[in-house]
Amino acid sequence: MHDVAQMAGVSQPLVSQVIGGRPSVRVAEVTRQRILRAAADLGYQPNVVARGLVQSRSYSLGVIVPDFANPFFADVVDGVERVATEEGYAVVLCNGLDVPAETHVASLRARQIDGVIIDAIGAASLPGDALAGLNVALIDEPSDMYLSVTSDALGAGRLAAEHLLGLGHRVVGFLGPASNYWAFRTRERGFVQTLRAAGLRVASDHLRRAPATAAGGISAMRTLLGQLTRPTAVFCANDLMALGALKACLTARVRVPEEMSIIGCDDIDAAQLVTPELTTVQIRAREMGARAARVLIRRLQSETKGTRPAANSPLAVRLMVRRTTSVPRGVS
Amino acid sequence: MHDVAQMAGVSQPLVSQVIGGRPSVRVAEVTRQRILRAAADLGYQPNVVARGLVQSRSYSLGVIVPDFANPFFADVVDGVERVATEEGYAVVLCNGLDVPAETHVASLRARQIDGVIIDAIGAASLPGDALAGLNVALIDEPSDMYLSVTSDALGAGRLAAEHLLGLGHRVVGFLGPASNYWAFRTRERGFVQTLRAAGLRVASDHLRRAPATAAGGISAMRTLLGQLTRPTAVFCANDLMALGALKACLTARVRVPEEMSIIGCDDIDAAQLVTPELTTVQIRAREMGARAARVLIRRLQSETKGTRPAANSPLAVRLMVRRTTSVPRGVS
DNA sequence: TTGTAAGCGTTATCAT
DNA sequence: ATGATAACGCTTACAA
Repeated sequence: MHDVAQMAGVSQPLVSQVIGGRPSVRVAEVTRQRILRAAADLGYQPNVVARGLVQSRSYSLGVIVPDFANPFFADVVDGVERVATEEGYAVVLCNGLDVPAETHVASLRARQIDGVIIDAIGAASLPGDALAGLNVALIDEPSDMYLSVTSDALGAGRLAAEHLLGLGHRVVGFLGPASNYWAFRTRERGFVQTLRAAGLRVASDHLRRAPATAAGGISAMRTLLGQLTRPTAVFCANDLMALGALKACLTARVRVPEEMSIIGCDDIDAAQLVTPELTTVQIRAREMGARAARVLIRRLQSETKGTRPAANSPLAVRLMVRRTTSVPRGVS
Repeated sequence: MHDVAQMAGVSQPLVSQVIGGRPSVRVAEVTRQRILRAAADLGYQPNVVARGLVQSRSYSLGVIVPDFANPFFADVVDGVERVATEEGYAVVLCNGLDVPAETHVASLRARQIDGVIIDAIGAASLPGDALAGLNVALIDEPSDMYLSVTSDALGAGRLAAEHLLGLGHRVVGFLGPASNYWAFRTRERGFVQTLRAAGLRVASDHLRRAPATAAGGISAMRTLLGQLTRPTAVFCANDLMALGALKACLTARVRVPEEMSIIGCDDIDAAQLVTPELTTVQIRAREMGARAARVLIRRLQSETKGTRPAANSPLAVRLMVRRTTSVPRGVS
């Protein structure tokens, strides 16, 4: 910048004004052009780090997700990245689990991150002050301390239950993780509540806890199939589990959907790649990420203004009826 | 840091020595303890940005990939992230395509990124000076200017061909993108060369170009199935295409593997979730990412020392025989 | 409209 | 062994 100033024959702060400057264009047009040309000639690139130091901003956002192997989170990150890039923010990625989330937060904080987006980590269970003073947006974890973007998880469970009930199922199961992640618990609640309203419940044998992964789905479904009585349909907490469950059924030569209906949640790409294609409840992962980035950036820009987290209505979900669900065997 | 110094009754630079300090322990043990305690009491967190400003380092790495929707790249990034975190580096993510790669590079450069890892963007086709002066590691793109980590793509194609030949296939097809991405082209080359060595070739009708996505695989396979003569087996440039091809076959009631053998490349998780499970050549994506991060960081630490990119032997690939390949129909 | 001076939180180089 | 002092590249009053 110093060189540019010299070349343009002006002072260095003036260059700063022109280059990074606010629209408070208090610079003669001629000078402005001269500076811009000099900058171009010299191939000058502003140093965002230095700018960040004086402004105490880094123009970057952190994202913390638990598991990249789950395409759902990859999509969330993708959404965040798109919006962030568009708005001039860089995205610093933290993949959870192995490293405790607080460590990630500390690292982001040290880098003067402007804001953090957290998905499925259970921000509530972090040590109280881990997030203190940070601008954070939570995904699928309602909060009155932080910004948050949620999906209609209750509706997702309800939709799944209604779909199964509508097909005539009366003995249904649920496969889900023991996790405290809000979305999983709420999907389950919506599902169970809707069944209850119809006078049904999930027998304890038909409620299997397993990690929300394909492997978890496989093992949960295997257990289920090994039991004396089986449900005619199961709802899985997410698509990975559902895909695993489907796999387990096909491996065990249990026909889907004739002998076992399966419905998942998320609508990841793979849901349409398996045969039969997976019926599922669509959660718009990319859109969730994008929204989170948007509300967070908006907050950053309006700064200390409205401190009240604007209530975002939950993102609508949608039933995608495909081929893994049908009327139960024996019902015409 | 100033506060810590005051609290410990020493000068601020001394605190710097003790906290970020090299093992050049030129500080009295007593003082050292006093400083460390003060830091802990004050909950002091070093400001990496400020440190970066004076050292012209940011302790972060950029990663540029073309498509997050492809689990392969998610895995690569995962590998990078693990190693980077371990070594104290943050990972700044850039998802390609929409935004030209040069824009991403510029943004990373402005943030004083210490190094960049680029996968499948075709770094060679970037404007000459886009990467000038940057520490870069390329994934699956051999280069004598930059560090690079490759897989044995030629071997991957060869393995696929040998497998198919071994099963007795004589009329085989290839589905791949028109892309210039080294890995795709090289897999194709290895495949074709091996066939040629066996006196076979891929008929031009049986060589379908389509995007390396599931949708691409579906449409390519559809075209293939619509033709007068069909191959008895196809090799797909990656698993996403193979999964799409499989889908297209099953949809068209073409039995796999009896009427059509399919072999993919990558071994993404989804390969084991479909039925029948996909035969494929495993490329260790996570390991590639991890390696790239390691060589890049090693370079950063040894600085201007050895400028010669140490030759890394290509990462071995491995044939995963599963259920989408078998002897062609009509062959006992 | 432009230049001057101060300072952001560090590290690095010296004297002391 | 410790502490001034000068950067690092930039923004931001404020003075000219």
